[in-house]
Amino acid sequence: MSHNKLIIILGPTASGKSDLAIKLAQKFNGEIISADSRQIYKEMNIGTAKIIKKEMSGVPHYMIDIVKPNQKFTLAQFQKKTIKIIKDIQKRNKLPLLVGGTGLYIQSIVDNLKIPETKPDKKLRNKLEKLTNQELINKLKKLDSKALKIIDLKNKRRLIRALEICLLTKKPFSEQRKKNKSIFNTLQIGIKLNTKNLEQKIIKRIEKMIKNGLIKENKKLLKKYGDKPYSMSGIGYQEIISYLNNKINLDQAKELIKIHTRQYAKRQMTWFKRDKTIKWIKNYSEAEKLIQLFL
RNA sequence: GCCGGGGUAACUCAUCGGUAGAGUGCGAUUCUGAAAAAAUCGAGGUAGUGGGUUCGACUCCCACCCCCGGCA
Repeated sequence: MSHNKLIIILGPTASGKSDLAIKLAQKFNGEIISADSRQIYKEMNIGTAKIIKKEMSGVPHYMIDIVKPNQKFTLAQFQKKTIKIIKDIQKRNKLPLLVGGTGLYIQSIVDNLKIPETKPDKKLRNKLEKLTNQELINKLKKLDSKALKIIDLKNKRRLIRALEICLLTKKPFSEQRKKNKSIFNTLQIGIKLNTKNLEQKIIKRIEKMIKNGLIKENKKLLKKYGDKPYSMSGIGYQEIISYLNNKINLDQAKELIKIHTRQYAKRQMTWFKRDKTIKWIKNYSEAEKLIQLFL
């Protein structure tokens, strides 16, 4: 059966995506691709709630442990690699399941985003960082006045990226940000939990992380990479680092992890809410039915 | 009991004669090579209690209650 079907399993952090995905993969002869911007990093296992070998139950997993914590990783890299992997899985007549909580990463696959062909240029960014938003807007106006209408003019990061694209490609930013034709036939399944339920899962997960050695993992990473790498800013790392630096006590660190995780989950839901094609489910059997219909 | 510091938004604190602001949290939103990031908007306060001075008090005065530190 030659096909280009792709199943997406998404939802907020701690909602049980991995468990569901494993079961579905076993049922439908599937393989799993992670869409998680933090599980990309090697050696960051406990804090990112990365699945362990044993839990994979023999189901192949991809896009986990891709780069070292002190290396950069970006959306475009994710997109390129992931598309290749999905195609390969399909070629072998298996069902690809893209599973994760990083909305933009998922969208880059589902909508086949055409990402402007310019790598981040750190030097240029640092230079532009020193300017005010108004100065950046003035510059951008000269290079690409249309861009002013499509980006958030109060968001410096967006202004800088738009300028970076104009300057390095010599073409207007506003003409480079598009959606290509979809590659895959997708079914998006979202796990929906009520707030209370999710909150409890989050608390449980944090306790488990501490028990499983989150502090030790942080110490190891700190020793090896320091606290500068971007990867060390993730939830479960920045807070424990503050604790290890005696800025806060362990209870405060745990409380902060809880708050940050809850906020993150909410942001994820805000993102997913916009996509009306997502089918929201409450349990495994609903997911199974949807997939059966889809295939 | 005495001396000092304090009681202002859910929390930590600004304001100190013309009825209050910030950061954090909370709610909503945006999102194309940093996305566990970044940005925007919003809801929250009869200023410990009671009295007095004043045209006017969160701000000055008095009493009381509570918290923190020191002395006893």
